[in-house]
Amino acid sequence: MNINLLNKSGPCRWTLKKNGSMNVDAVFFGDVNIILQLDETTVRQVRDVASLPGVAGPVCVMPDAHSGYGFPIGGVAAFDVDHGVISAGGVGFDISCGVRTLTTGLKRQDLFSCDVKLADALFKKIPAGTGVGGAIHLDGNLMDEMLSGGAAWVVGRKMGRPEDLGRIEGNGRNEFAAPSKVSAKAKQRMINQLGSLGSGNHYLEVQYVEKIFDNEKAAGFGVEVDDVVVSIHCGSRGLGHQIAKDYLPLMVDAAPGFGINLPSKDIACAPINSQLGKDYWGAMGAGINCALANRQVLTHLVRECFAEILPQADLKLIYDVSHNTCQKEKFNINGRTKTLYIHRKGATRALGPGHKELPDEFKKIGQPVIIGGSMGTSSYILAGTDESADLSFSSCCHGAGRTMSRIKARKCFKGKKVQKELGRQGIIIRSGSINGIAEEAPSAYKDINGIIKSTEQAEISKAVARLRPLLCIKG
DNA sequence: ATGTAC
Repeated sequence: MNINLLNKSGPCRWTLKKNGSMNVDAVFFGDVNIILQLDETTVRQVRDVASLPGVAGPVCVMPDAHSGYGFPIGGVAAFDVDHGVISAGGVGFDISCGVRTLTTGLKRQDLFSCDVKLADALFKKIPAGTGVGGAIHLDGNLMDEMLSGGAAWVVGRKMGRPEDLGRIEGNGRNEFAAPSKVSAKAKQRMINQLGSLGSGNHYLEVQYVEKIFDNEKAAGFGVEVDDVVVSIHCGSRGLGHQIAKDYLPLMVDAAPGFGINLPSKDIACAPINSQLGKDYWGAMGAGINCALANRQVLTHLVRECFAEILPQADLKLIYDVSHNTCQKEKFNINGRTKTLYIHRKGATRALGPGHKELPDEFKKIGQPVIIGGSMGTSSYILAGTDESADLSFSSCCHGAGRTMSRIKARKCFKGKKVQKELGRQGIIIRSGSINGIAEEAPSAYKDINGIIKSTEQAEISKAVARLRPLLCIKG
């Protein structure tokens, strides 16, 4: 974008003053290169979001931002509880897509003699790929129980440990979920998908801790150099997708009746206090629970797999955090505490130290913020900062962000070659889709290290540990 | 992201 339109408001922080139809400013986070590379569609989408009714405080744009459906991916927008809107496009199609990371109690050397065996066992055990069903069949009341109970329901069915729940955003359950607001079609699509990875950039990785940036916080999160960890990145599968598909046109059609002049039809939103807004809020909550339950079932499968191959392993959850949600949170605006609906689309909640929602063990150090890299590149564990509450509604980036479309990546790279090259780097890839590997080639993504650097310089999170992949299971 | 088109 044209950097001359922006005022530098701090390190890696740039303000676009409200103009035209915008109701609030927008703040872009990133170094000069990141800002210059932002395309016009993304900037237009940021303006569109800033033009919506009841938008409170600046629209925030993360260093990994790119254009999305209506809202930009990497966008954070807060809406006033009384006058604001909730947007299906502001949450996205993959409701509550997110990442969780577990420690294993193992060191990198423990895998030297059994890495291929572990990769094959995980690939056999973890359902992955488009349309691939999961481990659980949700008939009778089980679907609605899962949609109400999230990861807590899964743990109640003996697929997980009670202590897992304190390490999940919202204690593993969205309390506002309303399964009755989810269509029969959405539920039908999910009936055999719980406990499956899906495709695209979703993955399960066994990684090791390559570098520690903050010893005290790393100790608090339970990680040291050379520790083996497991990360799971996936979402709400067909259910979340269908919820978005169901509600987007309803919101577009209803907008004129609410007196909302949509800047783009893709942005689709409804007043928070309208029946449609409330219905979406309940359906989205059910979608959140579905994603939390999905990651919990997958965790159970991973634990079973390790128990077979490396029985000395003990898989403990560090944290599970989503990056496609809308959540009701309290923030200080102009000296007053306000309840806001925070949309984070491709942005991660990053609560600073002392926040009351954090488990006691994280109160001093801040929330673990798990940032998944692309296949074959680094992932990061960050910690939330105090500053982010005022700067970005306690949010930061979510990943690397693509530099080219999937179609272009398929033309540029050959899956087999990518797999071979990663193999030379000591990374074992297992996937049912050779085209999928080409689409996810590391060169199709931005440099994650640069994004983390900007995130840190902007003070919206602090780096704690860098993870390198050893094995990767992809859809 | 997605029963990669209804």
